[in-house]
Amino acid sequence: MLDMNFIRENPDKVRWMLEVRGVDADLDSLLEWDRRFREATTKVNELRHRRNVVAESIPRVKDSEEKRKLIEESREINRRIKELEAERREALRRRDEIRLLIPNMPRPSVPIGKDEDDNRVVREWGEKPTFNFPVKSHQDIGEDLDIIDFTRGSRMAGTGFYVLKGDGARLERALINFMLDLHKEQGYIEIFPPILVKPEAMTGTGQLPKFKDDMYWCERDDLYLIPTAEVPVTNLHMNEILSAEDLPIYYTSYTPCFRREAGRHLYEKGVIRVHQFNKVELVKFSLPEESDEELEKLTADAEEVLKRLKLHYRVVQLCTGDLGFSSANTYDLEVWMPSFETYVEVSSCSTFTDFQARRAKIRFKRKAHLESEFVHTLNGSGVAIGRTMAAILENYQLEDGRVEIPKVLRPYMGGQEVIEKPEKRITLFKS
RNA sequence: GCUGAGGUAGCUUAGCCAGGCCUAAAGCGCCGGCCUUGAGAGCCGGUGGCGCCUUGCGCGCCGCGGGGGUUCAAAUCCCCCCCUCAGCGCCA
Repeated sequence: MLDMNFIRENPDKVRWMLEVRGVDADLDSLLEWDRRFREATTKVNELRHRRNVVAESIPRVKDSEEKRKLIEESREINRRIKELEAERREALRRRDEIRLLIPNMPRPSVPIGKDEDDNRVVREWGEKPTFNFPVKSHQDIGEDLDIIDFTRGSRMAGTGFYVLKGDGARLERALINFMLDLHKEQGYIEIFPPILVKPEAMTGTGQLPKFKDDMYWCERDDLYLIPTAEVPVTNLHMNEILSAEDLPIYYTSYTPCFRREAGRHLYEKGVIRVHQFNKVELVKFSLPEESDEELEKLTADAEEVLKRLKLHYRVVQLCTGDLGFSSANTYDLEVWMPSFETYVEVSSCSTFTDFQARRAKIRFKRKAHLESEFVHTLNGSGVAIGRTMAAILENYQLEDGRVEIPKVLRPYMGGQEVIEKPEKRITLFKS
């Protein structure tokens, strides 16, 4: 959420932002409701003042006739306040209804552009692997090695769910542990948060109200399954005032993530777009003046995962038209997928400046006597597990169908070096 | 899930039963000033949000977990919800 004073004083900047993001929001109505809200606020304040003066004088008045008159006046004022107050609240409600749908202001470095074609490739690391045999997709590899079971996953939970088995499940677990250990080295504190959270938390990080349909909701308890650890970890400090000397704070968190992907086409088969996936997340709380630099460092920390796994990737800075709702600047990490012959996003590292902090009321003080200010929040995947596993299966595949295990993961898999076809497969009964 | 006790400013606490000089007191922390060679102590003042304009060392409103209600008047009385703690129940 943008600062109301900023919107009021810089309507042209906000209008420009909506333009370059390609977002349609009714800024004129917002400003009009704001004007009406402030007008009504002033009137209500004047009436309340009069009422307070009258109410205060009543116990001092001895004459009962005069007292009766004052009480009557007070009652009349209350009637008028009630009317005006209704107007005031309606104007505020309408104003903030629109304001909650206004996206964040991009940082100056963000390229102007319409869609993903205008994103800027910032850097590349490593080289595309070459194969002297026909490459297989991670779906086929997963099924051939009997480590990913799409059929049984969707049978019990529907499309968009899959089951990991044997070395597949172990590899997933190895990736989680490898990433968490790496991020601990990099100075992040590990968090294991609630996976279900209240609507306030979802509003704090910006998922609500705009993306309600993209999330799983438990109606009975009014709780939402988290779409990313960003939600519970950022809200760790909601409604708090932190000390400047504690900033920046670095957190890392492994959680499952749940996304309905409403109205979106799910890939026929595969782990790229699914309803449930695992992710290790990085979250930072920083001083406003340090957040741009912290984003660069956070991105580098996420990149380190891919470097150690020796996976070819590139870093892309999103243009204004492709930037997420709450983000002020985003770098996507995209890993090379041989079977797709393209890059797939495994991480999205963003700074939200004070946008989330204002919603979630995460503040800090530099000195006890100074005003509290909003912190800057940042986060990025470090990185998405399922997609990374897919990238490993494809990039590390061998001609004989086996898959080599990246060296850094071997200690997490009891020293195992390759994933082989299982000796035994659980098959259906055949007569 | 039940019962009880709680939630007050950056923090710690009083006020609540008996509604009204409550302008929410006090302490701590922090900032400024006085004093001092300097520091400390001491003393004085400041230290939440919003709105308004004559932008003044201004005026007003709001603010006591959140939301309603009663009343001329609510931190205080009533109702609903959230959270914390203790005990009981249930349970991986």
